[in-house]
Amino acid sequence: MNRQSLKGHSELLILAALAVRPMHGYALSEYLKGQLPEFKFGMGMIYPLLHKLEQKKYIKGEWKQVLGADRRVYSLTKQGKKALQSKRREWRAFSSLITKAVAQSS
Amino acid sequence: MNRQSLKGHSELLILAALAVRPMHGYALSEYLKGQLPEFKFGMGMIYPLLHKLEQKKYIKGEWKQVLGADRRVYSLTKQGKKALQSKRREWRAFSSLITKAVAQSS
DNA sequence: AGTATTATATCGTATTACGATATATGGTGT
DNA sequence: ACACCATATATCGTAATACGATATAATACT
Repeated sequence: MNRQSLKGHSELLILAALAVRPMHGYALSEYLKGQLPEFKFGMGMIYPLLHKLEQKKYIKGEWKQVLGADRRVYSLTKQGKKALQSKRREWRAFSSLITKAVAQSS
Repeated sequence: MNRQSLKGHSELLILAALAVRPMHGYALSEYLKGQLPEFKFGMGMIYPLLHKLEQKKYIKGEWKQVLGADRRVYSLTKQGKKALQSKRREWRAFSSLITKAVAQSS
């Protein structure tokens, strides 16, 4: 899949994933790779996005003991849940627009 | 609509528009604004993209007299038609993946 | 002990959308 | 004739973003 096609939608994917369950960065990457094997979701994308989402207060990270090791586990805030709903709506509007625009006339 | 959400899909939109009918840059911009008022499609995006698509041989530009003025009219090449079909397929695959990934479980 | 996997983090680069700007021409109004 | 505006082509710079590369360290496996 195109390197660029994900652009602008990765925040939505991360919020949707964290809505399923709180996760730390590495687990999130594995989860997304499992859900969408067509994309990369390397650490170079995940961590900066998590930090950005935390700055925006959409998620909050907490150091927790997971299997005997310190892991930074991220979960949605109230604002994050709202943002997710709004981004979901935006996605649906966007995708239906593009689908209509590229629909084959013949 | 988000500034970035279009990323990676503008080539598809331009190819789809030129499949409807050959157009010059300005007319293409007006056409796309009419189809998708939510986005900008300023000249700073259209012309570089047209040049890029011409370099890729997906479209070809020809100087033509349109209403008494020289206009650079672009039309799809054979390769461009193939590329459009492939990009259409990619879009459908991409959008169904994302839609599935962000589907509300509750 | 040594290697692989897990895990967090940052940097640099390429791509892309898009605003700003330059420039020129045709049409319309006065 | 002149001003003004819409049309038209083009380029530049900037910001946002995905992502590869790299650094570092702890845990698990052999």
